[in-house]
Amino acid sequence: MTTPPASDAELLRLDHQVCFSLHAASRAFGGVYREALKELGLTYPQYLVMLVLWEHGPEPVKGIGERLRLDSGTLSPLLKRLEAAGLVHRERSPEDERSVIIRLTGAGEELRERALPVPRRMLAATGLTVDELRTLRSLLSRVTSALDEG
Amino acid sequence: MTTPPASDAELLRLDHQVCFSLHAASRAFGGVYREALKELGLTYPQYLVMLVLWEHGPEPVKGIGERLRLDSGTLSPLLKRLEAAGLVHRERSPEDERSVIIRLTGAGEELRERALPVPRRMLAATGLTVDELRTLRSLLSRVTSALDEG
DNA sequence: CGCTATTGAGTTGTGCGCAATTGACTTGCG
DNA sequence: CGCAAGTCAATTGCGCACAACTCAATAGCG
Repeated sequence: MTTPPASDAELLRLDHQVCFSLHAASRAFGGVYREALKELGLTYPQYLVMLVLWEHGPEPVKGIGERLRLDSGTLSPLLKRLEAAGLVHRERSPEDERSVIIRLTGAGEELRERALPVPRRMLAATGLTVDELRTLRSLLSRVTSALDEG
Repeated sequence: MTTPPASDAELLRLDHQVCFSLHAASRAFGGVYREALKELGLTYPQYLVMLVLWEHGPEPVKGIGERLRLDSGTLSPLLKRLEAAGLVHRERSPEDERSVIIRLTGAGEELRERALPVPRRMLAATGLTVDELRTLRSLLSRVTSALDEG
């Protein structure tokens, strides 16, 4: 594992390639998720919200936003669509009238069963080993943290 | 570098974490690029198109789409905005009237100078070493290739 | 040559992502 | 208590991404 040249020009090129790869990989994942989630009637961001609710139970909009790094401008219409699909229910918090609590409906709970095989399909589609996935996750987390500081 | 547990449940969890990290990292990059490109009046996808033109010269819409993995539904309005900003010019190809050639204007060429410091700023913002960037690029490329096959 | 299939751009409609703003509610300070 | 500052959700406006479609131009086959 040598680290030889790294000329100035190559560095800039490497940066472009990393950013572009990230952009492309993100969209490629989106495409595969689109397929896997089609029969559930969910988009990938909607699936992320459902994962939060399946794992943590009722959660205010702000809590979902913090977990997924999304703001109300994205979540409000998304949650309206999930509500229209009968998967979640929205209610004002009694102790803080500014807050809106998102809660799964029965249909929302039941959808979890049908969503169980999705991660395994994705895992297989990546073509990476477990070690590589761990490395990837670690690098991506560090990049995100670093970028969010600046 | 051991690879111990990897239980069934942990695998599924790992998948979620990788997909989410990818999504989050992609948006984090977008945010930093937004800052870096603001004074140039470009968005990140527009910057990608300009990079293609700066590097390869005049290119048909289809060629840009293949290099960036984008279709006409995304590129047509984006190129219209670049044209409105005076950075590119569009002309029908003489030998194939279906094809539209995108060519940089003088202003488009000149913008290259002002864009030069951008990659270095991004490189610094990631907080990764050159080796880590190479690993990341490699993993992301492989994932994208694998996903695009399925 | 003429007809069909394909290709390349563009348009439309839906949904995500983000900045900026609004408006209701809560907190905190004098 | 009363007012200013802060918080939370929602809305608006713009741009990207993608599917589905339209339309013109070309290629290919009989």
